[in-house]
Amino acid sequence: MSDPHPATPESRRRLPSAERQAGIVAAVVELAALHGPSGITTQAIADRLGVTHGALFRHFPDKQAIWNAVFDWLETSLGAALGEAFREGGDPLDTLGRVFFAHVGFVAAHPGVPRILFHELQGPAGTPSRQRLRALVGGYRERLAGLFRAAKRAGQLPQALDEEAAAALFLGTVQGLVLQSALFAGEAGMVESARRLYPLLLDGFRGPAGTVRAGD
Amino acid sequence: MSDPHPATPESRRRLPSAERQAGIVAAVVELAALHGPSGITTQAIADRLGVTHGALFRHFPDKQAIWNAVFDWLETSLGAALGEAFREGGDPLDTLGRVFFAHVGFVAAHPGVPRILFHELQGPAGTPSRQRLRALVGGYRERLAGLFRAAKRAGQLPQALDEEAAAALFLGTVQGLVLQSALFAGEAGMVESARRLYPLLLDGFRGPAGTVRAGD
DNA sequence: TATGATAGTAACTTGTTACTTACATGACAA
DNA sequence: TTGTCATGTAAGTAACAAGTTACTATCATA
Repeated sequence: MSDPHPATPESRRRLPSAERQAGIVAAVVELAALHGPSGITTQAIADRLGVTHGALFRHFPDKQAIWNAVFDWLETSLGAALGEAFREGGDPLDTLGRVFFAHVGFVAAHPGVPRILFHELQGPAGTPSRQRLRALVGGYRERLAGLFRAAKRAGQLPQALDEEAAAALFLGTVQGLVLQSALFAGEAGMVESARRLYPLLLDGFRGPAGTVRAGD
Repeated sequence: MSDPHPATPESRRRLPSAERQAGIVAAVVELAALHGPSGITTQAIADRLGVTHGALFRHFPDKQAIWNAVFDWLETSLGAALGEAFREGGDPLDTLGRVFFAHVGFVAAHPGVPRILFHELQGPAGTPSRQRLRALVGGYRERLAGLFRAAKRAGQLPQALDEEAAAALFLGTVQGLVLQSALFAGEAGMVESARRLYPLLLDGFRGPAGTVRAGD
Protein backbone atom coordinates (compact mmCIF):
# COMPACT_ATOMS: atom_id res chain seq x y z
CA MET A 1 0.00 0.00 0.00
CA SER A 2 2.57 2.58 1.07
CA ASP A 3 5.14 1.89 -1.56
CA PRO A 4 6.34 5.26 -2.75
CA HIS A 5 8.21 5.37 -6.04
CA PRO A 6 10.96 2.79 -5.40
CA ALA A 7 11.77 2.89 -9.08
CA THR A 8 12.66 6.59 -9.03
CA PRO A 9 15.61 7.10 -6.70
CA GLU A 10 15.57 10.87 -6.84
CA SER A 11 12.11 12.21 -7.25
CA ARG A 12 12.03 15.93 -7.59
CA ARG A 13 8.69 17.15 -6.44
CA ARG A 14 7.74 19.30 -9.38
CA LEU A 15 8.08 17.77 -12.82
CA PRO A 16 7.26 19.06 -16.28
CA SER A 17 4.06 17.53 -17.52
CA ALA A 18 5.64 15.28 -20.13
CA GLU A 19 7.87 13.62 -17.57
CA ARG A 20 5.08 13.29 -15.08
CA GLN A 21 2.91 11.66 -17.70
CA ALA A 22 5.62 9.15 -18.48
CA GLY A 23 5.99 8.44 -14.77
CA ILE A 24 2.29 7.85 -14.44
CA VAL A 25 2.31 5.38 -17.32
CA ALA A 26 5.28 3.54 -15.83
CA ALA A 27 3.56 3.43 -12.44
CA VAL A 28 0.49 1.86 -14.03
CA VAL A 29 2.53 -0.87 -15.69
CA GLU A 30 4.39 -1.59 -12.46
CA LEU A 31 1.21 -1.64 -10.40
CA ALA A 32 -0.36 -4.03 -12.87
CA ALA A 33 2.51 -6.42 -12.26
CA LEU A 34 2.42 -6.02 -8.48
CA HIS A 35 -1.25 -5.98 -7.60
CA GLY A 36 -3.13 -6.64 -10.82
CA PRO A 37 -5.00 -4.14 -12.93
CA SER A 38 -7.97 -3.98 -10.58
CA GLY A 39 -5.57 -2.65 -7.95
CA ILE A 40 -4.71 0.31 -10.10
CA THR A 41 -6.70 3.08 -8.49
CA THR A 42 -5.84 6.67 -9.13
CA GLN A 43 -4.91 6.88 -5.47
CA ALA A 44 -2.49 3.96 -5.81
CA ILE A 45 -0.80 5.58 -8.79
CA ALA A 46 -0.39 8.82 -6.88
CA ASP A 47 1.00 7.02 -3.82
CA ARG A 48 3.54 5.24 -5.95
CA LEU A 49 4.73 8.53 -7.41
CA GLY A 50 4.84 10.17 -4.02
CA VAL A 51 2.29 12.72 -5.05
CA THR A 52 -1.25 13.47 -4.05
CA HIS A 53 -4.21 12.11 -5.84
CA GLY A 54 -5.30 15.40 -7.32
CA ALA A 55 -1.94 15.96 -9.01
CA LEU A 56 -2.71 13.27 -11.58
CA PHE A 57 -5.54 15.31 -12.97
CA ARG A 58 -3.15 18.12 -13.81
CA HIS A 59 -1.74 15.82 -16.48
CA PHE A 60 -4.63 13.68 -17.63
CA PRO A 61 -8.27 14.75 -17.84
CA ASP A 62 -9.55 11.43 -16.52
CA LYS A 63 -8.55 7.85 -15.89
CA GLN A 64 -9.45 6.67 -19.36
CA ALA A 65 -6.87 9.09 -20.73
CA ILE A 66 -4.28 7.40 -18.53
CA TRP A 67 -5.23 4.02 -19.97
CA ASN A 68 -4.97 5.46 -23.45
CA ALA A 69 -1.46 6.65 -22.70
CA VAL A 70 -0.59 3.21 -21.38
CA PHE A 71 -1.75 1.73 -24.68
CA ASP A 72 0.32 4.26 -26.55
CA TRP A 73 3.35 3.15 -24.61
CA LEU A 74 2.51 -0.50 -25.24
CA GLU A 75 2.14 -0.08 -28.99
CA THR A 76 5.38 1.82 -29.22
CA SER A 77 7.59 -0.36 -27.08
CA LEU A 78 6.20 -3.76 -28.03
CA GLY A 79 6.11 -2.67 -31.63
CA ALA A 80 9.77 -1.64 -31.39
CA ALA A 81 10.86 -4.90 -29.78
CA LEU A 82 9.04 -7.09 -32.28
CA GLY A 83 9.77 -4.85 -35.24
CA GLU A 84 13.46 -5.16 -34.61
CA ALA A 85 13.22 -8.94 -34.47
CA PHE A 86 11.28 -8.97 -37.72
CA ARG A 87 13.68 -6.68 -39.48
CA GLU A 88 17.01 -8.17 -38.50
CA GLY A 89 17.27 -10.41 -41.53
CA GLY A 90 18.38 -14.00 -41.90
CA ASP A 91 16.16 -16.70 -43.30
CA PRO A 92 12.46 -16.84 -42.37
CA LEU A 93 12.79 -19.55 -39.74
CA ASP A 94 15.59 -17.67 -38.00
CA THR A 95 13.40 -14.62 -37.95
CA LEU A 96 10.52 -16.62 -36.56
CA GLY A 97 12.61 -17.83 -33.66
CA ARG A 98 13.88 -14.33 -32.96
CA VAL A 99 10.36 -12.97 -32.90
CA PHE A 100 9.22 -15.73 -30.57
CA PHE A 101 11.93 -15.07 -28.03
CA ALA A 102 11.65 -11.31 -28.39
CA HIS A 103 7.98 -11.57 -27.56
CA VAL A 104 8.57 -13.87 -24.61
CA GLY A 105 11.40 -11.66 -23.40
CA PHE A 106 9.27 -8.58 -23.57
CA VAL A 107 6.46 -9.94 -21.45
CA ALA A 108 8.95 -11.46 -19.02
CA ALA A 109 10.53 -8.03 -18.64
CA HIS A 110 7.16 -6.30 -18.27
CA PRO A 111 4.94 -8.69 -16.36
CA GLY A 112 2.27 -6.03 -16.04
CA VAL A 113 1.62 -6.00 -19.77
CA PRO A 114 -0.24 -9.28 -20.12
CA ARG A 115 -2.27 -8.44 -17.04
CA ILE A 116 -3.36 -5.22 -18.66
CA LEU A 117 -4.26 -7.00 -21.86
CA PHE A 118 -6.24 -9.73 -20.13
CA HIS A 119 -7.99 -7.06 -18.17
CA GLU A 120 -8.93 -5.25 -21.34
CA LEU A 121 -10.29 -8.47 -22.83
CA GLN A 122 -12.89 -8.76 -20.13
CA GLY A 123 -14.86 -5.65 -20.72
CA PRO A 124 -17.53 -5.32 -23.41
CA ALA A 125 -16.33 -5.93 -26.93
CA GLY A 126 -16.81 -2.57 -28.58
CA THR A 127 -14.56 -0.26 -26.57
CA PRO A 128 -11.86 1.79 -28.33
CA SER A 129 -9.09 0.16 -26.29
CA ARG A 130 -10.39 -3.18 -27.34
CA GLN A 131 -10.26 -2.18 -30.99
CA ARG A 132 -6.70 -0.96 -30.63
CA LEU A 133 -5.73 -4.23 -29.04
CA ARG A 134 -7.47 -6.11 -31.81
CA ALA A 135 -5.60 -4.12 -34.43
CA LEU A 136 -2.32 -4.72 -32.63
CA VAL A 137 -2.75 -8.48 -32.39
CA GLY A 138 -4.30 -8.69 -35.84
CA GLY A 139 -1.35 -6.90 -37.40
CA TYR A 140 1.04 -9.15 -35.57
CA ARG A 141 -0.78 -12.20 -36.85
CA GLU A 142 -0.59 -10.85 -40.38
CA ARG A 143 3.16 -10.36 -40.15
CA LEU A 144 3.54 -13.86 -38.82
CA ALA A 145 1.46 -15.29 -41.65
CA GLY A 146 3.72 -13.40 -44.07
CA LEU A 147 6.73 -14.96 -42.44
CA PHE A 148 5.23 -18.42 -42.86
CA ARG A 149 4.55 -17.70 -46.52
CA ALA A 150 8.15 -16.65 -46.97
CA ALA A 151 9.35 -19.81 -45.26
CA LYS A 152 7.20 -21.90 -47.61
CA ARG A 153 8.62 -20.07 -50.60
CA ALA A 154 12.13 -20.68 -49.33
CA GLY A 155 11.37 -24.37 -48.92
CA GLN A 156 11.86 -24.23 -45.17
CA LEU A 157 8.30 -25.24 -44.40
CA PRO A 158 5.94 -27.57 -46.28
CA GLN A 159 3.63 -26.11 -48.90
CA ALA A 160 0.65 -27.68 -47.19
CA LEU A 161 1.11 -25.60 -44.02
CA ASP A 162 -1.99 -23.61 -43.03
CA GLU A 163 -0.41 -20.20 -42.46
CA GLU A 164 -3.21 -18.69 -40.44
CA ALA A 165 -3.47 -21.69 -38.19
CA ALA A 166 0.29 -21.58 -37.76
CA ALA A 167 0.17 -17.91 -36.78
CA ALA A 168 -2.63 -18.62 -34.33
CA LEU A 169 -0.68 -21.49 -32.83
CA PHE A 170 2.40 -19.33 -32.51
CA LEU A 171 0.49 -16.61 -30.67
CA GLY A 172 -1.40 -19.13 -28.59
CA THR A 173 1.82 -20.68 -27.44
CA VAL A 174 3.12 -17.38 -26.15
CA GLN A 175 -0.18 -16.57 -24.48
CA GLY A 176 -0.31 -19.98 -22.91
CA LEU A 177 3.20 -19.50 -21.59
CA VAL A 178 2.17 -16.24 -20.01
CA LEU A 179 -0.82 -17.76 -18.30
CA GLN A 180 1.00 -20.76 -16.99
CA SER A 181 3.88 -18.72 -15.69
CA ALA A 182 1.37 -16.46 -13.94
CA LEU A 183 -0.11 -19.54 -12.34
CA PHE A 184 3.04 -21.49 -11.52
CA ALA A 185 6.64 -20.48 -11.79
CA GLY A 186 6.24 -16.74 -11.99
CA GLU A 187 7.76 -14.78 -14.79
CA ALA A 188 11.24 -16.09 -14.01
CA GLY A 189 10.55 -19.54 -15.44
CA MET A 190 8.99 -18.19 -18.57
CA VAL A 191 12.03 -17.89 -20.77
CA GLU A 192 13.21 -21.34 -19.73
CA SER A 193 9.79 -22.85 -20.52
CA ALA A 194 9.83 -21.06 -23.85
CA ARG A 195 13.13 -22.71 -24.73
CA ARG A 196 11.67 -26.14 -24.09
CA LEU A 197 8.46 -25.44 -25.97
CA TYR A 198 9.83 -23.83 -29.08
CA PRO A 199 11.27 -26.99 -30.68
CA LEU A 200 7.89 -28.68 -30.39
CA LEU A 201 6.22 -25.69 -31.97
CA LEU A 202 8.69 -25.73 -34.81
CA ASP A 203 8.08 -29.41 -35.45
CA GLY A 204 4.40 -28.62 -35.61
CA PHE A 205 5.11 -26.14 -38.39
CA ARG A 206 7.38 -28.52 -40.24
CA GLY A 207 4.59 -31.00 -40.51
CA PRO A 208 4.21 -34.77 -40.53
CA ALA A 209 7.06 -35.61 -42.86
CA GLY A 210 9.76 -33.43 -41.40
CA THR A 211 11.41 -33.93 -44.74
CA VAL A 212 11.79 -30.41 -46.02
CA ARG A 213 14.72 -29.39 -43.92
CA ALA A 214 17.29 -31.89 -45.11
CA GLY A 215 20.39 -30.17 -43.83
CA ASP A 216 19.45 -30.18 -40.17
CA MET B 1 -28.58 -3.54 -17.37
CA SER B 2 -32.24 -4.42 -16.77
CA ASP B 3 -32.07 -7.97 -17.99
CA PRO B 4 -34.10 -9.99 -15.57
CA HIS B 5 -33.64 -13.74 -15.60
CA PRO B 6 -34.08 -14.47 -19.31
CA ALA B 7 -32.72 -17.93 -18.71
CA THR B 8 -35.52 -18.87 -16.32
CA PRO B 9 -38.80 -18.64 -18.19
CA GLU B 10 -40.95 -19.29 -15.14
CA SER B 11 -39.41 -17.78 -12.07
CA ARG B 12 -41.32 -18.55 -8.95
CA ARG B 13 -40.59 -15.87 -6.44
CA ARG B 14 -39.70 -18.04 -3.49
CA LEU B 15 -37.16 -20.76 -4.03
CA PRO B 16 -35.59 -23.23 -1.63
CA SER B 17 -32.09 -22.17 -0.73
CA ALA B 18 -30.33 -24.91 -2.71
CA GLU B 19 -32.08 -23.91 -5.92
CA ARG B 20 -31.48 -20.24 -5.31
CA GLN B 21 -27.81 -20.89 -4.73
CA ALA B 22 -27.58 -22.78 -8.00
CA GLY B 23 -29.36 -19.91 -9.73
CA ILE B 24 -26.92 -17.43 -8.28
CA VAL B 25 -23.96 -19.44 -9.51
CA ALA B 26 -25.49 -19.72 -12.97
CA ALA B 27 -26.16 -15.99 -13.01
CA VAL B 28 -22.54 -15.27 -12.16
CA VAL B 29 -21.28 -17.46 -15.02
CA GLU B 30 -23.71 -15.83 -17.44
CA LEU B 31 -22.85 -12.33 -16.31
CA ALA B 32 -19.17 -13.11 -16.70
CA ALA B 33 -19.84 -13.97 -20.33
CA LEU B 34 -22.02 -10.94 -20.95
CA HIS B 35 -20.30 -8.11 -19.15
CA GLY B 36 -17.06 -9.52 -17.80
CA PRO B 37 -16.29 -10.47 -14.23
CA SER B 38 -15.81 -6.89 -13.10
CA GLY B 39 -19.44 -6.26 -14.03
CA ILE B 40 -20.62 -8.87 -11.56
CA THR B 41 -21.90 -6.79 -8.70
CA THR B 42 -24.21 -8.28 -6.13
CA GLN B 43 -26.82 -5.89 -7.47
CA ALA B 44 -26.37 -7.19 -11.02
CA ILE B 45 -26.76 -10.77 -9.85
CA ALA B 46 -29.91 -9.88 -7.97
CA ASP B 47 -31.33 -8.01 -10.98
CA ARG B 48 -30.71 -10.95 -13.22
CA LEU B 49 -32.57 -13.24 -10.86
CA GLY B 50 -35.41 -10.77 -10.46
CA VAL B 51 -34.76 -10.45 -6.77
CA THR B 52 -33.53 -7.70 -4.49
CA HIS B 53 -29.95 -7.24 -3.46
CA GLY B 54 -30.47 -8.29 0.12
CA ALA B 55 -31.99 -11.63 -0.85
CA LEU B 56 -28.59 -12.93 -1.95
CA PHE B 57 -27.33 -12.71 1.60
CA ARG B 58 -29.98 -15.16 2.74
CA HIS B 59 -28.06 -17.79 0.81
CA PHE B 60 -24.44 -16.74 1.02
CA PRO B 61 -22.73 -14.95 3.90
CA ASP B 62 -20.75 -12.67 1.59
CA LYS B 63 -19.59 -12.27 -1.97
CA GLN B 64 -16.50 -14.40 -1.53
CA ALA B 65 -18.76 -17.31 -0.64
CA ILE B 66 -20.52 -16.82 -3.96
CA TRP B 67 -17.19 -17.01 -5.78
CA ASN B 68 -16.34 -20.16 -3.85
CA ALA B 69 -19.58 -21.74 -5.00
CA VAL B 70 -18.77 -20.76 -8.57
CA PHE B 71 -15.44 -22.53 -8.26
CA ASP B 72 -17.18 -25.59 -6.85
CA TRP B 73 -19.39 -25.65 -9.91
CA LEU B 74 -16.40 -25.20 -12.19
CA GLU B 75 -14.41 -28.03 -10.66
CA THR B 76 -17.38 -30.34 -10.84
CA SER B 77 -18.54 -29.64 -14.35
CA LEU B 78 -15.20 -29.16 -16.05
CA GLY B 79 -13.86 -32.14 -14.16
CA ALA B 80 -16.80 -34.20 -15.41
CA ALA B 81 -16.36 -33.12 -19.03
CA LEU B 82 -12.64 -33.79 -19.11
CA GLY B 83 -12.81 -36.88 -16.92
CA GLU B 84 -15.19 -38.49 -19.36
CA ALA B 85 -12.87 -37.76 -22.26
CA PHE B 86 -9.94 -39.20 -20.35
CA ARG B 87 -11.79 -42.35 -19.36
CA GLU B 88 -13.43 -43.30 -22.62
CA GLY B 89 -10.63 -45.57 -23.75
CA GLY B 90 -9.00 -46.03 -27.11
CA ASP B 91 -5.30 -45.52 -27.69
CA PRO B 92 -3.49 -42.60 -26.04
CA LEU B 93 -3.51 -40.34 -29.08
CA ASP B 94 -7.23 -40.84 -29.57
CA THR B 95 -7.76 -39.90 -25.96
CA LEU B 96 -5.60 -36.84 -26.36
CA GLY B 97 -7.71 -35.59 -29.25
CA ARG B 98 -10.91 -36.23 -27.34
CA VAL B 99 -9.61 -34.29 -24.35
CA PHE B 100 -8.56 -31.40 -26.55
CA PHE B 101 -11.95 -31.05 -28.17
CA ALA B 102 -13.80 -31.67 -24.92
CA HIS B 103 -11.88 -28.80 -23.36
CA VAL B 104 -12.49 -26.50 -26.30
CA GLY B 105 -16.15 -27.48 -26.41
CA PHE B 106 -16.59 -26.75 -22.73
CA VAL B 107 -15.22 -23.23 -22.87
CA ALA B 108 -17.13 -22.57 -26.09
CA ALA B 109 -20.32 -23.61 -24.29
CA HIS B 110 -19.50 -21.57 -21.19
CA PRO B 111 -17.76 -18.41 -22.38
CA GLY B 112 -17.91 -16.95 -18.92
CA VAL B 113 -15.54 -19.56 -17.54
CA PRO B 114 -12.28 -18.34 -19.07
CA ARG B 115 -13.19 -14.80 -18.11
CA ILE B 116 -13.58 -15.86 -14.51
CA LEU B 117 -10.26 -17.69 -14.60
CA PHE B 118 -8.38 -14.80 -16.17
CA HIS B 119 -9.94 -12.53 -13.60
CA GLU B 120 -8.76 -14.78 -10.82
CA LEU B 121 -5.24 -14.78 -12.25
CA GLN B 122 -4.94 -11.06 -11.79
CA GLY B 123 -5.27 -10.78 -8.07
CA PRO B 124 -2.42 -11.41 -5.65
CA ALA B 125 -0.90 -14.86 -5.86
CA GLY B 126 -1.72 -16.31 -2.47
CA THR B 127 -5.51 -16.33 -2.38
CA PRO B 128 -7.41 -19.56 -1.75
CA SER B 129 -9.21 -19.34 -5.09
CA ARG B 130 -5.88 -18.98 -6.77
CA GLN B 131 -4.59 -22.11 -5.08
CA ARG B 132 -7.67 -24.04 -6.12
CA LEU B 133 -7.16 -22.93 -9.69
CA ARG B 134 -3.53 -23.86 -9.52
CA ALA B 135 -4.41 -27.32 -8.25
CA LEU B 136 -7.00 -27.72 -10.98
CA VAL B 137 -4.66 -26.79 -13.80
CA GLY B 138 -1.74 -28.62 -12.21
CA GLY B 139 -3.72 -31.83 -11.95
CA TYR B 140 -4.83 -31.47 -15.54
CA ARG B 141 -1.24 -31.02 -16.65
CA GLU B 142 -0.24 -34.13 -14.74
CA ARG B 143 -2.91 -36.20 -16.42
CA LEU B 144 -1.79 -34.90 -19.80
CA ALA B 145 1.81 -35.76 -19.05
CA GLY B 146 0.67 -39.26 -18.12
CA LEU B 147 -1.11 -39.52 -21.43
CA PHE B 148 2.06 -38.53 -23.26
CA ARG B 149 4.03 -41.13 -21.34
CA ALA B 150 1.47 -43.75 -22.33
CA ALA B 151 1.70 -42.68 -25.95
CA LYS B 152 5.46 -43.01 -25.82
CA ARG B 153 5.17 -46.48 -24.33
CA ALA B 154 2.71 -47.44 -27.05
CA GLY B 155 5.14 -46.20 -29.69
CA GLN B 156 2.74 -43.52 -30.84
CA LEU B 157 5.07 -40.68 -29.94
CA PRO B 158 8.86 -40.48 -30.01
CA GLN B 159 10.84 -41.42 -26.90
CA ALA B 160 12.61 -38.09 -27.01
CA LEU B 161 9.41 -36.09 -26.44
CA ASP B 162 9.56 -33.73 -23.45
CA GLU B 163 6.30 -34.67 -21.73
CA GLU B 164 6.00 -31.61 -19.57
CA ALA B 165 6.71 -29.27 -22.43
CA ALA B 166 4.17 -31.15 -24.48
CA ALA B 167 1.54 -30.78 -21.76
CA ALA B 168 2.32 -27.08 -21.45
CA LEU B 169 2.03 -26.64 -25.21
CA PHE B 170 -1.28 -28.49 -25.23
CA LEU B 171 -2.72 -26.26 -22.53
CA GLY B 172 -1.22 -23.17 -24.06
CA THR B 173 -2.86 -23.93 -27.36
CA VAL B 174 -6.29 -24.09 -25.76
CA GLN B 175 -5.68 -20.92 -23.78
CA GLY B 176 -4.44 -19.15 -26.85
CA LEU B 177 -7.55 -20.22 -28.72
CA VAL B 178 -9.69 -18.79 -25.98
CA LEU B 179 -7.91 -15.46 -26.04
CA GLN B 180 -7.96 -15.09 -29.78
CA SER B 181 -11.60 -16.02 -30.04
CA ALA B 182 -12.36 -13.46 -27.34
CA LEU B 183 -10.55 -10.92 -29.44
CA PHE B 184 -11.74 -11.85 -32.90
CA ALA B 185 -14.35 -14.30 -33.99
CA GLY B 186 -16.17 -14.71 -30.71
CA GLU B 187 -16.76 -18.10 -29.23
CA ALA B 188 -18.49 -19.35 -32.37
CA GLY B 189 -15.28 -19.64 -34.36
CA MET B 190 -13.42 -21.38 -31.59
CA VAL B 191 -14.26 -24.96 -32.40
CA GLU B 192 -13.50 -24.37 -36.07
CA SER B 193 -10.13 -22.80 -35.23
CA ALA B 194 -9.41 -25.70 -32.94
CA ARG B 195 -9.96 -28.14 -35.79
CA ARG B 196 -7.40 -26.32 -37.92
CA LEU B 197 -4.86 -26.03 -35.12
CA TYR B 198 -4.97 -29.53 -33.75
CA PRO B 199 -3.09 -31.24 -36.61
CA LEU B 200 -0.21 -28.83 -36.22
CA LEU B 201 -0.11 -29.47 -32.51
CA LEU B 202 -0.06 -33.19 -33.12
CA ASP B 203 2.83 -32.88 -35.56
CA GLY B 204 4.68 -30.96 -32.89
CA PHE B 205 4.30 -33.88 -30.54
CA ARG B 206 5.31 -36.40 -33.17
CA GLY B 207 8.62 -34.66 -33.57
CA PRO B 208 11.05 -33.94 -36.38
CA ALA B 209 11.08 -37.38 -37.99
CA GLY B 210 7.41 -38.12 -38.04
CA THR B 211 8.53 -41.69 -38.42
CA VAL B 212 7.02 -43.35 -35.41
CA ARG B 213 3.53 -43.69 -36.67
CA ALA B 214 4.12 -45.98 -39.60
CA GLY B 215 0.53 -47.04 -40.18
CA ASP B 216 -0.79 -43.59 -40.84
C1' DT C 1 -56.06 -22.93 11.27
C1' DA C 2 -52.36 -21.32 13.99
C1' DT C 3 -47.34 -21.31 14.22
C1' DG C 4 -42.51 -21.29 13.40
C1' DA C 5 -39.12 -21.21 10.02
C1' DT C 6 -37.60 -19.74 5.53
C1' DA C 7 -37.28 -16.46 1.73
C1' DG C 8 -37.80 -11.83 0.26
C1' DT C 9 -38.03 -6.46 0.65
C1' DA C 10 -36.79 -1.64 1.53
C1' DA C 11 -33.99 1.31 3.43
C1' DC C 12 -30.36 2.02 5.71
C1' DT C 13 -24.67 2.26 6.97
C1' DT C 14 -19.97 2.11 5.73
C1' DG C 15 -16.22 2.26 2.78
C1' DT C 16 -14.14 3.19 -1.77
C1' DT C 17 -13.42 5.44 -6.18
C1' DA C 18 -13.15 8.97 -9.61
C1' DC C 19 -13.14 13.54 -10.01
C1' DT C 20 -13.43 18.80 -8.36
C1' DT C 21 -12.36 23.07 -6.10
C1' DA C 22 -9.93 26.59 -3.55
C1' DC C 23 -5.66 27.60 -2.18
C1' DA C 24 -0.25 27.27 -1.98
C1' DT C 25 4.42 27.26 -3.99
C1' DG C 26 8.45 26.63 -6.72
C1' DA C 27 10.73 27.95 -11.11
C1' DC C 28 11.53 30.81 -14.73
C1' DA C 29 11.40 35.35 -17.58
C1' DA C 30 11.32 40.12 -17.80
C1' DT D 1 13.23 41.17 -7.71
C1' DT D 2 8.97 40.29 -8.86
C1' DG D 3 4.94 38.62 -11.34
C1' DT D 4 3.04 34.71 -13.46
C1' DC D 5 1.86 30.28 -14.45
C1' DA D 6 2.48 25.40 -14.25
C1' DT D 7 2.54 22.03 -10.79
C1' DG D 8 1.13 20.45 -6.37
C1' DT D 9 -1.89 20.10 -1.94
C1' DA D 10 -5.94 19.51 1.16
C1' DA D 11 -10.32 18.86 1.56
C1' DG D 12 -14.07 18.29 -0.33
C1' DT D 13 -18.50 15.75 -3.50
C1' DA D 14 -21.25 12.32 -5.93
C1' DA D 15 -21.84 7.75 -7.28
C1' DC D 16 -21.62 3.14 -6.34
C1' DA D 17 -20.57 -1.31 -3.96
C1' DA D 18 -21.06 -4.58 -0.11
C1' DG D 19 -23.23 -5.81 3.72
C1' DT D 20 -26.88 -5.02 7.71
C1' DT D 21 -31.30 -4.43 9.84
C1' DA D 22 -36.16 -4.31 10.70
C1' DC D 23 -39.99 -5.70 8.77
C1' DT D 24 -43.20 -8.73 5.61
C1' DA D 25 -44.95 -12.66 2.96
C1' DT D 26 -45.19 -17.48 2.11
C1' DC D 27 -44.84 -22.31 3.03
C1' DA D 28 -45.08 -26.75 5.77
C1' DT D 29 -47.07 -28.93 9.18
C1' DA D 30 -49.05 -30.07 13.67
